[in-house]
Amino acid sequence: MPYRVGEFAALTGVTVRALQHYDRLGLLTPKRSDSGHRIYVETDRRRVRHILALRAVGMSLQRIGDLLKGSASDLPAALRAQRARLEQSQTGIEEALRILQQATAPEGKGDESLLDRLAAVVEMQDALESMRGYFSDEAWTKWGEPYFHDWPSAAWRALFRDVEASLGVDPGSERALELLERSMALWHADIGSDAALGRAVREGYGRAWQARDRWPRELRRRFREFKIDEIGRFLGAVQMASWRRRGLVHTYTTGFRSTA
Amino acid sequence: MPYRVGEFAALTGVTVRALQHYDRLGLLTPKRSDSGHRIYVETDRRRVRHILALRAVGMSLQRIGDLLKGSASDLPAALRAQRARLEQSQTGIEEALRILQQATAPEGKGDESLLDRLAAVVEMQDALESMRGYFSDEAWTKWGEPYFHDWPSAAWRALFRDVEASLGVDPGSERALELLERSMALWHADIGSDAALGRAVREGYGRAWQARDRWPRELRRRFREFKIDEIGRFLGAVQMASWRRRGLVHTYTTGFRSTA
DNA sequence: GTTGATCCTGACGCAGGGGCAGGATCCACA
DNA sequence: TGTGGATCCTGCCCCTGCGTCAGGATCAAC
Repeated sequence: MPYRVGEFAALTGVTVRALQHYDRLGLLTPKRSDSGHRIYVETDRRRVRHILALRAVGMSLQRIGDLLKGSASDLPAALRAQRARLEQSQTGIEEALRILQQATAPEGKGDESLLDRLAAVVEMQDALESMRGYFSDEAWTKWGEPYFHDWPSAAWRALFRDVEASLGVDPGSERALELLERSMALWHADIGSDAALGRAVREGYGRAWQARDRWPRELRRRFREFKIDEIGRFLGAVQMASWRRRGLVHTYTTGFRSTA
Repeated sequence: MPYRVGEFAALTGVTVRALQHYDRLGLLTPKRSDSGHRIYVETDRRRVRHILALRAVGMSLQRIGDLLKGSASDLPAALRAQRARLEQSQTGIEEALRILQQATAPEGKGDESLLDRLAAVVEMQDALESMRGYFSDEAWTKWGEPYFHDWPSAAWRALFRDVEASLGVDPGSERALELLERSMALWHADIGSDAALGRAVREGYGRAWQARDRWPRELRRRFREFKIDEIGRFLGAVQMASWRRRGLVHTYTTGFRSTA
């Protein structure tokens, strides 16, 4: 029982134009009559059901063609890959929804327009996304994301301000030591007692800091608020002075590298 | 401080080609130098941040243009609409993932190929989707979806077969009454004692049945397995005979309409 | 033979740009 | 003042998955 395109289209629920399209792409090439009209037969129905099935899970016609033309031996792999693609676009949509939710949250609407709020949230998400690459997955979920989300926290911010005000102070002084101890207390409050996590976070931070000239603008802007380089150098010197006083290091070049 | 396209592109993270595209679409039309080169100024940065923000939540450049050109008074509405669109495509992706999951589930792989399994699942989902429109939301979630998913259940299937075998029997006979009571027991097992739900389900089923010639093929194929019309008419006649025997109705035309 | 329905191919359009080509400009240096 | 390399301009074709004509050929029935 041969069908002409119109019949076959009505039969399968596909439009005539789509069938012609599949023909041109080589997805489904029916026989032709002497005058060139397409002639679909019973086996083509199974073929079109396969095409529709793969299309329904979001596969491109290109890949569908490759799958149906070649052997179907790697079909399971193709389906797994398709699942991965779908999950990826799913997280993309979820992120867009989070952005919308955050931007339209009713808090603090007064000082800037909705568009500016939205832009700020988007740039923040970009910044977070680009930072994630520098950290191990565990370090990021346990520390990076909640930490960077509104970096720096009020406590760190206060500490940075105080350190900046004391940059000229002797690293061996009482005041300097106090600042160092405040920073270590904050670090412990963030990380807890997990030594491996602390190491992972430090490594991630190091990698991120190395690449700080490739950061997105929003992130650079945030870090420009404080003289992070000098703060890090100062706290490093204080640490060093403390170690030396306790006889743990002997020269300036042993066991210590500036954070910058 | 005016910028040329290259600078501005580097500054904003947008490609030169995209900036030219936005210009042509009227999204961001910078000034031009005498020779025709684009000259971006400080205020254009805010504009491009707005464009990127709206694009990041998936809005089309067309709508972005309409929003930025007209007043921003309906921006909240546009964002709500965008959220709805995102949620819609989210459910689409979720459905595709469900399809993939069902088709690649390890059960019963032997009798048909993976592609045929996938096609069957897709067609089933289409059928369910088209049925949902006939039912109220509550009736669908509480009854329609679990019921149609593998319609008919084994118990109904057995009942239908038995009714078909007894279509010639006297509607007032013992055997006919037994079949009617089985059907009412099954109905109660499905619906429970919620009278409003039962009414909603009956209405939805009625609407669906009215439009049964527009059903997708898969659904029609399933229903063709039994002579639903005659089964419904027969059970209706049995019900009627039972009522008449108990003196609840007096004529053939009172208070009863065939299900068909 | 005619006529209305169906079918063919090819071109253009959609969104959001990427890539390339051919030509014009700009900027610094000699 | 010239010149060379970097930058910029426009326009065209490419991608996906078809929809939508347009102009012409073919089919099926009377």
